Amino acid sequence: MAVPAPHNKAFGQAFLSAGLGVLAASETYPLPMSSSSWEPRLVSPFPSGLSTGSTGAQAMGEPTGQGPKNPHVSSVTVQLEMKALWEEFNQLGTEMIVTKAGRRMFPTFQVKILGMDSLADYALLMDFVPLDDKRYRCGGHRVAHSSGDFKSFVFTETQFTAVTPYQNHRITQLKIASNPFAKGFRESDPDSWTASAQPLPSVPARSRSS
Amino acid sequence: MAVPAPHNKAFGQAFLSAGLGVLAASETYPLPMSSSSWEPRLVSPFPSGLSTGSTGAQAMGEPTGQGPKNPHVSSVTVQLEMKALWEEFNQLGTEMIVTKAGRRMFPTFQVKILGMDSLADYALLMDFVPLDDKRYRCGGHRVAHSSGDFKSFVFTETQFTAVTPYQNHRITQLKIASNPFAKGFRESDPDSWTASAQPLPSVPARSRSS
DNA sequence: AGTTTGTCACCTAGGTGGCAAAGT
DNA sequence: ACTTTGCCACCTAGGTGACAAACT
Repeated sequence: MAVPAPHNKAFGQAFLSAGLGVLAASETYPLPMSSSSWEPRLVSPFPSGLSTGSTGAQAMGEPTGQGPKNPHVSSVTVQLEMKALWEEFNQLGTEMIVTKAGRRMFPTFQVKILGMDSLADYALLMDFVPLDDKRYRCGGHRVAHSSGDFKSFVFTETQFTAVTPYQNHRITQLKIASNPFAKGFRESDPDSWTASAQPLPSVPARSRSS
Repeated sequence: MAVPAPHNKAFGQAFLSAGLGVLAASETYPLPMSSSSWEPRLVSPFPSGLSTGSTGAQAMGEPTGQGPKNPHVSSVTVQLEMKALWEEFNQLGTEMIVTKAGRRMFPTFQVKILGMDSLADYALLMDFVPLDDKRYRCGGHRVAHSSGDFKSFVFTETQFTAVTPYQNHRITQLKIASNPFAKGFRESDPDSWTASAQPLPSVPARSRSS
């Protein structure tokens, strides 16, 4: 499904995947028990590279590594919300725009956490896993924990490429079609974008103030 | 400046004052060094009573109690932002609406913190001090600290009465005049509200959808 | 007697992609 | 070659007080 890059513009790249960790800890994070969403802002410079690697992580809900020994943690399961939408993007090759001021992700990384003990305290961590072996400028400060009280989940459907302008017009159209904030751009036929790289039909500059 | 209560409605009352504490602690709260604002939501039931007491706390920026021994804390000064606006409200008797879902304060409790050591870690606390001796249902869980590492500031200008509907129309008009979110109500002459308790000039039900 | 809920018009705040121009 | 900035129209989200009705 190779689509020609419509603009001859930026191509800063980095295939990443969003992951979630759960561990028992001494600190309390008041969170809704049913569903939680993270809205990290994607800030440039973002870890970038050019290779198109892919993780070997298991599919949704499957923890990496051996099971934790702490029963409060071992019983926890995490489900990705909007899984169908994530997969739809992933089939086209999800792109996320990064800006200096920071940019929301869309789709949003939102999960449902099941199997928690309502009397226990948990700590939740969310991070980005670089899919290539390029330098990861943002971090390396992973918290060290005993293997018994930690359980992490990787969702390969959420992998994406960090870009400045969009590269694939079908991604743009899918964002416009599925993101409520981009409703204002829902007019033209989505199919007219898949083959050609023509500029927009020159919307005739609607009434401006003054 | 006694103004008759225009509605014969609620009068759930409680005179409070917002305060700010600063203490050196082991935890880091990433905050802008220059100015910070708190947006606690005022939730009913709110500590209520009927007496119109007043605190004996010092004016703005003056810490209560003896000075702390920790130099990182003793050098700290706190300034109330929008002091003139707070005083304007306070002269009329500030009212804050409380609702079950929680309601923003206006004016916002916003302060500028000066004299912090950029290398040290601080913890900031903000709470409400009841001005009457009625039961304070929300709390009593004040953190105990050694007297040396704590410094608290009380701003008497920020005292207010918790209400469900507004009691003083001049407060309502001042909120409308000064809160950007209430711009939609800026039309009528403010002075026409000070004396009478007449209902609104019956805005003739502007065009409704359907 | 007081609170809660709902609806209303109007506003702020800020998230969308597009585009052109300037910056690096 | 790529990033940043600024502007645009259009949208979501939610903060305002007013008011009426229902609730407790």
